[in-house]
Amino acid sequence: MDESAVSTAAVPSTAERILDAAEDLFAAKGYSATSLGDVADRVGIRSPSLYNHFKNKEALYEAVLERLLAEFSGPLAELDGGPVTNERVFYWLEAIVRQHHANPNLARLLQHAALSGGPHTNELIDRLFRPMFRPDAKIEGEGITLFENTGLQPWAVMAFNNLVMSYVTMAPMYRDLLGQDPFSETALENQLNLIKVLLHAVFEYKGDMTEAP
Amino acid sequence: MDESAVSTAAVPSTAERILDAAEDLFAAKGYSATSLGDVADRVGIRSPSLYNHFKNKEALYEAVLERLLAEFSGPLAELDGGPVTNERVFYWLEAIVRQHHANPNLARLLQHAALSGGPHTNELIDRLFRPMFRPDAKIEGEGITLFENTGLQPWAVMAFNNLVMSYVTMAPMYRDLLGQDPFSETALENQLNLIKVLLHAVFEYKGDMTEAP
DNA sequence: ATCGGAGGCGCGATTATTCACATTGGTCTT
DNA sequence: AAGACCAATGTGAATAATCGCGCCTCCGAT
Repeated sequence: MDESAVSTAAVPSTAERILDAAEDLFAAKGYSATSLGDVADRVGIRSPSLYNHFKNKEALYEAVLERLLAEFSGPLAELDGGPVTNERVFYWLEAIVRQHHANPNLARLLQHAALSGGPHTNELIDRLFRPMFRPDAKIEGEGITLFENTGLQPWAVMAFNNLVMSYVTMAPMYRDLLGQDPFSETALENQLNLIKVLLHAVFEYKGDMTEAP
Repeated sequence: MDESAVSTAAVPSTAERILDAAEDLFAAKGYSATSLGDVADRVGIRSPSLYNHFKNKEALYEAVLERLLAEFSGPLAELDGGPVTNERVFYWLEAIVRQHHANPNLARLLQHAALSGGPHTNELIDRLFRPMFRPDAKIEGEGITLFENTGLQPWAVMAFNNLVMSYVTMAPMYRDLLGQDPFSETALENQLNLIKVLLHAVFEYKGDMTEAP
């Protein structure tokens, strides 16, 4: 009765293969610049056959988004509860970075959505980022009154998020410039080290930032 | 002979108005998703008339790029020569941030190019960023052996650049979340403060970063 | 009168989408 | 076991819209 008695990893269904292809293409070219013909070509079928699995282009896009959101929901929600310490924030960031490293498509898709809109953009943003800005999720360590009393905290969260996501979306630009594959294992370690340094530096920062520029 | 004897800001020529419209649209939707019909509509003419001013779509795109590069070449090249101190780096970053704030289109266009390619992408990247990674442009202050002896320095440059550019490209996402216009004057001050803090923090950071995660 | 610049028209390619149809696999009936 | 049935899934052809782009005409300012 099993699809395969040898391996537990079943052969992907056509719908899944369509999702895989569509995810890559939507992430690379955005919603409107992606043609269903391209998607079908990658799967190895004709474009009308796509309509046996998805109602239309927009429904396919929604399905891609849904799968990506589910994939990233775990690490993103992992900071709920407990004290927000330097260490915990870093491990949280590390998990997110590794997730984006393993699948860069969400960041790319999100960047396209932020730039050009596209269907369900507002809902997408809400579901991903609203939890990060809930008032009860404030960073309240010991040394870091830094952001709180200056109103910078949400912007700091935004900055670190940008740091992580733009590493993915800008990566192609740096492949040549840095002479290294941004998605290699050593590059990942480099990025993690850098984030760690920035985070430690910010957590330990005691300087005055009220002086006028 | 002058276009206007009354005001030094002459009424923009049709070619310039086409460039303005095309810049906005290319920046918002990317190269292939932008139609010449949309451009013509914004200008208020029919799309065939565009060909009286530009050879084809690609030439129009090149012209947009050229104008943007010229607009940003000033601040970007301003760090050449002299010691690279904390203060100088910050004022350099501040100039760039203000430039992107005044015209966000270059960052958006660059992000599209990084994600989807498009004509002349490699040349574009080279002309903008190659100078930032010239070996003679190393950051060699006093306190900051931080990046040099760990090989992180180019990645740090990349990170701060990402910070600046993704503020622009991700801005639409944060408009709702933060309840503030990211391009307002106070938001600009916020971003500058945050960058200042990060930069100071990194410059003053004396921690150990050789420990294994 | 000349000529740059705008519009009208239309070709060929590509797009998303629909439809009629062929083929498959499995299930139910006999 | 054999044949009838059906749902799932593929195909090619066709449609309407939109795209980039070239050709030609005409108008208005110099």
